[in-house]
Formats: sequence, C-alpha cells, structure tokens
Amino acid sequence: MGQGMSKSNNVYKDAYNRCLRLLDETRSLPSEPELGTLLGVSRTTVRSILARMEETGLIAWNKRAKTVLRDPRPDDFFPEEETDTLAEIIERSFMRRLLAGGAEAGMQINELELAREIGVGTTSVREFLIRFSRFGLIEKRRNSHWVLKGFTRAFALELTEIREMFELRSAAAFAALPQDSPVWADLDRLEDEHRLLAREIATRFNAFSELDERFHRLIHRASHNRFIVDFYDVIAMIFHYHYQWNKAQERERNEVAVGEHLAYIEALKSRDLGKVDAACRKHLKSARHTLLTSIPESRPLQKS
Amino acid sequence: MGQGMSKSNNVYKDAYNRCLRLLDETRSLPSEPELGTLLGVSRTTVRSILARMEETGLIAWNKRAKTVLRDPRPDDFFPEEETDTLAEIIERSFMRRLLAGGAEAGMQINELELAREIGVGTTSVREFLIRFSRFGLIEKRRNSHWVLKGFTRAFALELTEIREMFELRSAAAFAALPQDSPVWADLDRLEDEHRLLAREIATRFNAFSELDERFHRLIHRASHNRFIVDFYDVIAMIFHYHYQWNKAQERERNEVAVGEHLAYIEALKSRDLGKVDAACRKHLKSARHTLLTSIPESRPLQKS
DNA sequence: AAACTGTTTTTTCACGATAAAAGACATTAA
DNA sequence: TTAATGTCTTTTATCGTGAAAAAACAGTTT
Repeated sequence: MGQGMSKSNNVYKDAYNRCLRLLDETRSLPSEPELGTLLGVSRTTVRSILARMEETGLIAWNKRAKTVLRDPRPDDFFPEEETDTLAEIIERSFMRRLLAGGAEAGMQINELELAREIGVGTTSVREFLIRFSRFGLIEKRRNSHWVLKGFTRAFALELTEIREMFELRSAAAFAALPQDSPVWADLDRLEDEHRLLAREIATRFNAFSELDERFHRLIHRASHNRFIVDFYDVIAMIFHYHYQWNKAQERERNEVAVGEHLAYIEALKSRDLGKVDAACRKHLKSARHTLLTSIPESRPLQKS
Repeated sequence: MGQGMSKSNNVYKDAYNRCLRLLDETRSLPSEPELGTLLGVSRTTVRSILARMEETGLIAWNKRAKTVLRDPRPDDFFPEEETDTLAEIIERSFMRRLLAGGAEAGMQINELELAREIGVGTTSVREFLIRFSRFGLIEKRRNSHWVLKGFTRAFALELTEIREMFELRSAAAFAALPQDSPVWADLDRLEDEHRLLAREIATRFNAFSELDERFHRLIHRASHNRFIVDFYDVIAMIFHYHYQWNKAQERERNEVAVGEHLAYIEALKSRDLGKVDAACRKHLKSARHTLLTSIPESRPLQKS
C-alpha cells in the first residue's frame, strides 16, 4: 500500500466526508473559521475541503459566498478506510493479532516486524506501543523488545478490582452532587435512552455498548479525579474488544445490563448512599462475571 | 553538542564505568555471558568494554583469560553526564522548565522548541511526552500541541486520593500474607535500615527518600495488581522532584516520617488490620500535608 | 472595528536511514 | 558435550527530512 508516503491526509478526508453530510441541510456554508470549529479542524484544512467541493461542482465558492449547487452523491465520499488515523489502523491490527490466538503470554513483540506487517513506519509502531503500554498488557525490556503479558484471567481480575474501587467511589460522589448540578439532567437523558433501548432490546441490543460507555463515563467524571477518569480508557478499550469477540448470549446479557443500569440510575436519583452502593456493586459484579467467563481458565484468550 | 549523531553509546559507557568498579575486587574477570548478566547488557557491549580495557592497559585479554593488570584510575571512567539515557536528559530538562516558575497551567508545549532547546530530535521528545502523559500533568490536543495542566493543588489532591486508596488496600493485603512469604524478611531488613537511619538522622537525613520509595513499593507489590504497582511510578516521580525543590525543614520532616514508617512496620508485623489501617492512614496524612504545603494556594508551583 | 479571506510560517506526523545494541549462528576450547 | 569465544544478522534508538495540518500574519470586506 502507501509506501514512501510521508503522512496521509486522513484528517482532511474525514473532515471532507463530515462536511458532505452538512451539505444536505443548508443552501450555503458558514464562514471558514466557523466551519473549522464545527468540523474540529484548522482553517487550512477547511480551505482544502472547500477547494475540492468547488472542483467537483458541489458548491460555488467566491470569498464569503459558498452556495450549495447539488446534493452529494455516494461517490463524492472518500472511502471509509482512508479516513482512519494511523494510530487506529495500528491498534486494530495489533488487537487482531492479539486476539487471533497463538498470542501466548511471555511472547515477545517485534517493532520492525509489526511495522512491516502493517505497512507503516517503525516510529508510529513505537509510539503506539508506548501509548498502549498503559493498558497493562505489554511491558518494555530496557534497550530491547516488548513482552506480551497476555489477556489472562489475572489481567481481568486486576482490571476489575480497580474498576470497582473507582466506580464505587465515583458513584458515591455522584449521589452527593448538589441538585442544581447539570449531571442530573445528563442522567435523566441517559435514563430515557435506557428505557427506549429496553423496549427495543430485541432488535437494537448491539446499541448497548456505546450507551454503556457514556453512562459509566458520566459517573466516573463525578469523581473529579483525572486518574479515575483516565482509567476508564483502559476499561473502555478492553470492553470495546470484548464486545467484538464475545457474541455469546449478547442479547440476554445486554438486556440484563440495561435493567441493572436502570436500577443503578434509580439508586443515584434517590441519593441514598446505601442503595447506590448496592446497585453499583450488583452491576459491577455481573460485568466482571461476563468478562471472566469469556476468558478460558488461566490461558490466553482465544477468539470465540 | 552532539549533532547529526544517530545514537549515543551511553549503554556502553555506563556499563564500562560499572565494570571498572568490578575490577577492584578481582584478579580476573568472568566469562563474557556472565559479565553480560552481571552488567545487564548484551555480549556485544561486553566485548566493546573488554576491547577498550585491553587498549587502555587495564586488563590483558586473550580468549578466556582476562587478567587485571592495574587498578582503574579516576580518568579511566567516562564522565557521568555521558552515561545518561536520552529519556533521562529530556525528563530533567523538561522538569527543570516546569519547576523553574513561569510554567502556568494551560500553557502549551511545543515539541519542536523543546527538541531544539535540549538539542535532541523531535522523535525522542514526542516519545518522552507520550510516556510522561500518564502522570496526568500534560494532555494532548488531537493533531495539535500538548497542554500543560500544571503542578496545582488539585493535582496533588487527586494524586494523593488514589495513593491513599491503593496503599490502604495494599497494606491490608500485606498484613494478610502468610508467615512464610519472603516479604516478611524484606520487611525486617527495611526495619533495620530504618532504625539505623533513625539513629544517624542528623547527618544522613537525605538518605530517606530512597528508603521511602523502597518501603512503599514493597507494600504496593503485595496488592498483586499491576495497576496499583504501576501507579507508584507516578507517586515516585512526583516525590522525587518534590524532595529536590522543597528543602524546608527537610531533616525534621524526614525524622517524623521515619518514625511513622517504624510504627507502620510494627502494625504490619502485628497483622492486626485495625492497627495497620490506622498507622497507614496516619503516615499518608502527613505525607499529603507535606506535599500540599509546598504548593501555593491554587497556583502553579514555584521553586522554593 | 469586528470578522472574514488570502498568504506565509511553524508545527506535527510519519518516513527512511544509520549507528548502537541485542541476538543468533558457527566455531572452538575445556 | 557443554560452555565459551568469534562472527554475522537483526532489532532498537535516534536523527534529518518532507508533506499534512495548524497557526500566525496581513490584507479585505461588511
């Protein structure tokens, strides 16, 4: 694939695609700085996007006037795979290898080999591994290779131990928040989404994982502790891949979890610390159980 | 300084210096692989060391025979500053800037500028910042600069909150360890060192920080949780620099801390969970207090 | 004058290249 | 035949470089 290429323009491509979707809604686009904040990119990138949109006849562009000429067609979009960050590409490849079996604990990781296999430079792989190391799954030997510690039962237990400690504390902090805190409105909105999902669970059960993450992040944020908030990244990463590999009884599991969340939300709203503690404990216990059953007895994880 | 230079040979130089110290003790050096494990380097590096030692007339080297010819002189050693890792150099420079005042929270960090100022490549600075980010003092803006969050009171409080949570749990786990666990011998040895230091506190009070770290790491290891063990890196880093900048009442503070450690050790040996909890809490409370008083009221930290 | 567009500069991201260091393989000595 | 030494190969650490993207500056328009 792309060889010798210094840097992919995925930021531009991704923003372009998102900008296309904006086109449906209006007859003319806002100013360049406004578009920049809207898309989360710099004006330089906004101008590249506008230039191409003019070229392909999507808009007429003359200084402030950016008139939409036609609706975007499917082939106006850049292919999805070209909009991914290098970091995302590397993470996916790495996790696939990790979960594809044959990834025994203790095995050593070769930067050069990984880079060649994925088709990227070694620097990007190194940086990925350094970032990834905080998840506790790999470890660096000074001046030498990385060692895979493996997705073991021990890992899951250590992870959930911290999770439980942090979430119990965060939940208690949440319940103690003053009535006028905006989090209560956030919680109400999440409750509605949960009720909606509960009704449509038969068809939309796979929408749970995303909702789950938003719910728990809201609670963790109440701790007002960066280490607790940041640690949820580790949990989110693990559960993200967990949801992908463990499809057994997914519908049932998610249905139960939605119910537990609703009870948990009720407890939070009651602001009764005893109830909060109980509801939180109950949910975390079943989350732990689900994670543990997907990991075979003290062996590295295999794809289901 | 070193420009255009691809990689410094600090591993070799550091190992060489350590190998010189070995020369005092024996008449002849062991085999190459043995020396490698002793010094923690590869045989390639060992052979470079031996080659130079032969050249400078320190040893006679013929295959297995490595006879010491003379004692090393001070000028045989490589200068200390040439034995540092790039990562160490960058960390020191970075922390100096951070603590030298004028490092306001919210300030942005420029990779290129840092690299130029320290005289290293941008890659090394990037990798350092990624590793450093887990300490919670800096944060990355996607596709853009890093932001300094600052050594604030809030930071210290968040840090100590986690520390207390983790250490109380670890201490309880420690006390519950079976009598035949090797940690009890480790604890006895640390107790002796504490008693020794307590007696010589007037002159050796600055030896405390190293002992402190070893003591707390031993306790944290009893948790058997990688996240707890790894988190001690954050604490150790902060306290390492804390000891450097806050020299006010150092002797008194350390004397008190040694006393608290001894009480803490007694409590652990009693295996009475109530006593352990109390002793641990007491020590952590005064550690927190010490840290907090060195940070001025909700402002970035200034050098004392 | 405030907010925009046009232009230039700076910084980030990612690569290939190269010396240091590790590791593997072949050979030899005890 | 085990464990060393001698030699060769591979990997890691670090740099300089160049395109993508951000940011700063300058000139316009409302």
